[in-house]
Amino acid sequence: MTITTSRQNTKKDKTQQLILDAAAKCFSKQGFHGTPLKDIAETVNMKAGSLYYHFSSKEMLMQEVLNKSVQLIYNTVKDEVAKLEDNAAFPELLRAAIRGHLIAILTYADYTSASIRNYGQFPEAVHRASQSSRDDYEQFWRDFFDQAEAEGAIRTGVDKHLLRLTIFGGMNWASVWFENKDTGGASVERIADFQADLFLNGCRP
Amino acid sequence: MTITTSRQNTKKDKTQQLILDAAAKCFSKQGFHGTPLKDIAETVNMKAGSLYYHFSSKEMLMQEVLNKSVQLIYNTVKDEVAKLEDNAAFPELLRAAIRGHLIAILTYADYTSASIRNYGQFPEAVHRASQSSRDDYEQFWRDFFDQAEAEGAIRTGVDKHLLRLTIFGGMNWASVWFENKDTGGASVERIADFQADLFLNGCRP
DNA sequence: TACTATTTCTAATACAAGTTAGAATCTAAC
DNA sequence: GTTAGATTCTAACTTGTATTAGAAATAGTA
Repeated sequence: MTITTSRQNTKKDKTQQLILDAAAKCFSKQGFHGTPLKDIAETVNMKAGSLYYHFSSKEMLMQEVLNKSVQLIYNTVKDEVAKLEDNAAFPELLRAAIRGHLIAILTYADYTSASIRNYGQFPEAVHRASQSSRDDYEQFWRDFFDQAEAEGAIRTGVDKHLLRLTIFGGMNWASVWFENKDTGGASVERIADFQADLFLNGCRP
Repeated sequence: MTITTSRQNTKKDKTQQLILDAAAKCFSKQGFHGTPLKDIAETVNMKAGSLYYHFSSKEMLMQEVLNKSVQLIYNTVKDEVAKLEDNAAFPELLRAAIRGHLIAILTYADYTSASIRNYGQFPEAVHRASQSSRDDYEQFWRDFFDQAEAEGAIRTGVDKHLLRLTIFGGMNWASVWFENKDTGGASVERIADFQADLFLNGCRP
């Protein structure tokens, strides 16, 4: 998977990545407004002022964290779906998409929960700068359910819009309660399988 | 439904409620750290300093918003469940519980999304002060699924823990995307019915 | 070693925010 | 209308924070 925000391997880029990682970690735990630049700087053994050599503002830092988060999720989902056979049926596709989304959310938890948990509070400029990437990802899921419906893979009368939003909720909420306890990724797979099964078949006997 | 935080009707209590409402609204939109007391004060046509006549600190204000939020949700859920016949079966009970949770979340959106969306960023003291109420509510759902399992109303092999967390995610996420457009509550019912149906039966034909 | 460019730090600026004490205003009862 | 109590405001204090300019240090190069 390619992360579009890291193109080179120069010393400078490496430091920028470290700062971005630190920002993601702080933002995810304390929120955007609750994180002083001092905290981010200390995480990378720097002084707050030094960050400005690499980033033009705190807002820009948040913007890049958010962008990277969307990229990570979308790319992971596409990767998981691409692993399937071309003629894979809807249940398999949904399982793969959910797996991808959850893997991304829980593996890159600093980035994704920094974005998910604080999204509502970002400055408007940050929202706008990530709008198109998020629209792309949303469209992916819209298309996905449109096609499933066309194939008759979804029960008639099921509201595709609510279906997408509810599935997103189930997945995204995992970023709130999941704590990575070095389970080696196994439990992420289990959560993904569970959720796919639940959304496909429900919990009734 | 009784809101335990408003016991009297004195002028002072009325003002305190107005302030609390304003705080909930601001916190839900801008987050705890992103909300200056000035904003809350302006919403009730006051100056920031005057708030201290009614509340001892910004943190306390957040604490009361959070407590009221938990109370509102739990009470609404209990009310909806209580409306059912005594011998109601699991699907009906789940539908009622989901309806209650969603009605609360979307009706008292200022309070609930102030709590849900910012929960991770609260000061530790605020967390502690609401722990027991939240534990109570969580226990309600645990008991609920325990009994459903005992009755054989849940497919064997379904992880009750993940089930509860996933359902919570689907519901709570609604506080992120739902915008009350004065639909008179009808759409809330529709969302509740949809989600109950999805979690019970899945989306497959 | 000396020179240059890169990177980080120091220190100051400017502003905003939580909090407080006391003055001012308002309300209601006599 | 006067007075006492309740409520809000004013004006300060303290602290913290984003940001910047220039000094210091570091690293790489000839």
